[in-house]
Amino acid sequence: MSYKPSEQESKWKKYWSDNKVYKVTNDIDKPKYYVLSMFPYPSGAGLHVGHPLGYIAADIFARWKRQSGFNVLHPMGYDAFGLPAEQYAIQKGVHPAESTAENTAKYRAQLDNIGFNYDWDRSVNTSDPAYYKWTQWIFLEIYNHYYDYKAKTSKPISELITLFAEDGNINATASGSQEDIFTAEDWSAFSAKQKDDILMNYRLAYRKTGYVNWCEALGTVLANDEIQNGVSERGGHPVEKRAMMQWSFRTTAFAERLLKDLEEVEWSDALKAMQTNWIGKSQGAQLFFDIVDHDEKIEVFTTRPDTIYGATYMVLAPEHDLVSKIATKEQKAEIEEYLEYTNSRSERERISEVKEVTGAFTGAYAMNPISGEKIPVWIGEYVLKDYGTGAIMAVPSDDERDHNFANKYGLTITPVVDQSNYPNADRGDKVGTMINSGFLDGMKVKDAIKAAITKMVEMGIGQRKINYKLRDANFSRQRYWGEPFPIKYDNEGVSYALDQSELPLELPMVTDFKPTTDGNSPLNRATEWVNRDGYTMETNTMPGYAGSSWYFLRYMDPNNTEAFASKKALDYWQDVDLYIGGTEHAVGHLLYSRFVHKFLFDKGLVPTKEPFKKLVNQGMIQGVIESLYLNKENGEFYSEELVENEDNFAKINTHVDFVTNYSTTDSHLSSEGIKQFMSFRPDFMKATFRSSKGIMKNGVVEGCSEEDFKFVTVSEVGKMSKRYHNVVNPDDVVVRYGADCFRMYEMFLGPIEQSKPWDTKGIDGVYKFLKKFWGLYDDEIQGWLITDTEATAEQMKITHTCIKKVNDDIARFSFNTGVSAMMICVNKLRKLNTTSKDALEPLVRLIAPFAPFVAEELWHRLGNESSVHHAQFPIHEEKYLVEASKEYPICFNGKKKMMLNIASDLSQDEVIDFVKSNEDVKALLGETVIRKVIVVPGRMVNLVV
RNA sequence: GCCAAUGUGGUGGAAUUGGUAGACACGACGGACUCAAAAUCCGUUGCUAGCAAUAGUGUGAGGGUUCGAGUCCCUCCAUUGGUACCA
Repeated sequence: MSYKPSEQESKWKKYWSDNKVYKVTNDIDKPKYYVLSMFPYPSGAGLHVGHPLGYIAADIFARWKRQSGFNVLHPMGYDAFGLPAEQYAIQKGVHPAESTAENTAKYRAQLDNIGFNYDWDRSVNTSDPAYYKWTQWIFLEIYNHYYDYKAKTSKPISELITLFAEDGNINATASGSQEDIFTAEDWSAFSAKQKDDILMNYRLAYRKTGYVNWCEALGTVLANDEIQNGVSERGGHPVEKRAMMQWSFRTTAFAERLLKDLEEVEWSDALKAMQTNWIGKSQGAQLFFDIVDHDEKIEVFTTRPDTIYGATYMVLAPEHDLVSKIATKEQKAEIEEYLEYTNSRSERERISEVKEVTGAFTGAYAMNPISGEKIPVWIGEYVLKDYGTGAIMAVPSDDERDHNFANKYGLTITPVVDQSNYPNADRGDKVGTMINSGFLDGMKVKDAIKAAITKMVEMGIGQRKINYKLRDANFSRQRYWGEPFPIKYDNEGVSYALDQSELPLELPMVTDFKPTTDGNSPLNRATEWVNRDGYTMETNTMPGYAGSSWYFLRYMDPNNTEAFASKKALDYWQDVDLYIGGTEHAVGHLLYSRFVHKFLFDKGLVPTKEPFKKLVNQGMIQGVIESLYLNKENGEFYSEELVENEDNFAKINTHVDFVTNYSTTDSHLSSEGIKQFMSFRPDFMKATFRSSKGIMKNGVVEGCSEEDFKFVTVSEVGKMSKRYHNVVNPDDVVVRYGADCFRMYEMFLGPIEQSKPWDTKGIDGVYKFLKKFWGLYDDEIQGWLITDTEATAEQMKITHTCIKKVNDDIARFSFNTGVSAMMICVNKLRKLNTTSKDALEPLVRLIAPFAPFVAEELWHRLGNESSVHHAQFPIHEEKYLVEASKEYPICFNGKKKMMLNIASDLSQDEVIDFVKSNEDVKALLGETVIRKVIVVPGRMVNLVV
């Protein structure tokens, strides 16, 4: 019979499910292997063709490991809390719980369609109270601990309280932001609120003032991502910074361990570099500057204490606490105006602006503690509140941005490093000789850094310090659809943890998901839930990464009601051996997971320091984003060919379904497409669409016929996402070609790490391959072909070459070349009319991880009773691969000139003699003399002439 | 701006450790089968010149190291991801 994927696939899907073929037990006899794909956020758009790329790779790897004798854990679940569900609720009035349930069901069906070997009995959902009970439990554990930087471990906060009662905080070795020293007497005299505030300065999960992007018009907090050019992406409303009490994780306490333990994991150098740079360790000095006529000091961190004599002014972050205190009467108006400006700027805008720096003078002066000079104190947006101390000593001679700033505002620039011996050095490079710098004059920069710190310590104005770019992770969201904090407050505002017996603290039902008018979280609307027993509940919710920071542990023991996972399960499964997911999570998710995991390790709750041993980043399958140019001045749409200066235009995204010749250079909207666009974006119902062909207004075309009208759209490669309306559903591909073909095609597209735009151009080739593969075993006319005849040496060599290559390729995650090796093998065996079972049977087991359905069908037809997915994966036998001779390229100076057949058993010298004495080589050489011969065994021969 | 990745035929890509550039596939072209089409099968296909053998050239651009560079180093350009409340 012929290859019929649709019939065979539904049959085996049922068989696998009925027979629990993919059931995983905590089986201690076999070696374990844990393969994990980053779980998806179930968005309303459904799973798109980009998601399965990494899932298929993980699935193939997991199947290969199981067939190779491992007990493989390969689970899947849903990261189900998040912003999109909430926005959908605001727009459409559907409760997030409802839309999330719908979406997860849809995802499940789509995943099942692709034939993954998940044990669904182990699935998790972060928005399920049975799951988030443990997210809340972990939060409380973190809340109830502090970090002892001397012992380098997390310890119960109760121990710190005991210490305070006995000894105050003078000898505490706890990481934190507590600045004032207090005694045991002070401690016992403090009110409950004061004690709570002090403990917050030490807890690993704590509250502090943070800034959010508040959009008054939309009545909500916005992510940086939702802001474009300083206004909200939706509607273009103004956005301002607003201070609010925010929960944070004290990730900075773990900075050194997060950095150092990267050495232990098998991640790509690129990914480690990203994490390393994110943590951003730098060594330097902490310095204090006196302010003229004020008691306060300005604390700065600098990596260049050697340049202290060049510090001719200071810059504070606009949000710095001292700004309002030190600004003079004369400068107040200017400062306020400037603050208004920075308040409207996103952090990203503030950092990326390098050429055009801005600032304002506070009117106050500080004293340079070394040179003794009086220097002006400015504020400037390029200094960030959360980085370092939120203040810098500006050295315009040796820092690019300081230099631009000083030039713009006419501030003094004193050169302190002579770089004339280093013509290629940039401003700020740590090379050169100190000048104009008192006791540092004549020193090399590196020596001057050390000497300056020594001096500063002596003078008592500063000390050596290590600074991290890493900030404590903001853990609060003024949103509805997230885990509630298991925290309550009394009337004094003192925080209390809920008792474990009160967990899970379930999210209350509300119908309005917007924050209340004062900007407080939507949970404030659930007044009964908020006020209980004289206490007020915390109404912020946890961020998206709360649930995803530990889900990999829950899969080990997903239904445990006594613990997040049993010790037995944790001891068996240990950690994730292979983690596959996108680079977009390179810092966020991976860093938070590592933080939580390390905390649990400190508590002895997990057996390993790091959660993910090996990590592979799959590339993104991108979509093409199609948009229309909108003239900002007259509000009319312009076809691409009419646009000369892009700056005058905004890009309005359109659904790709309306676009003719989508994703080509000729992508455009026809008059019909424009009509679809107008009903898709009713706010543009009355808009005018100009193109070189004609004008379309109110749905009527002028200047040409309706058929001729053509409005060219802008095509850009980018994320495949609902927000860009360019999602391609894998189901459509599976219906047409089958899951096996879809799986192999996604693998065949290219290297797993590489991003590429989705297109189906080559899928026919993979489909043809599967038909040919099937045709080796079963022919439409001749029927079943497999015989017991002995395979020829040539046939066995082909099969075993392929087995070797596929094993190698899976092991190094090169799935595309694995598929191509199988194609080569099938083409060759077909040419030889191979029917021998010896040569063909191993190939069924070989293809099983890639094409599980067709493999299962053929496996059973070959007379096997159990599933091919538990059959031994083939291993090549060396005896079939030996070759007597090989074609060698003969190169002159590295350029290939001819081929020579050389016996494999010749020594290097024999090869040289053989080549030199060859008549064709002599003829090619003519008069030229061979100076040297290089033989690369198995590769090539190079004659240097 | 900063951090990271990527750039090879008309297209997706291969070349695993510095050793035959373009495997495998798509597309295109030519042919077989057919009344015809689809499907299938066979052949050609980096570019330039040539009837051809062949020669030259060729891995984003420019330089360098090497017997030999897609691969290593330097500078630059373009694209993509991240940039702390999208997940």
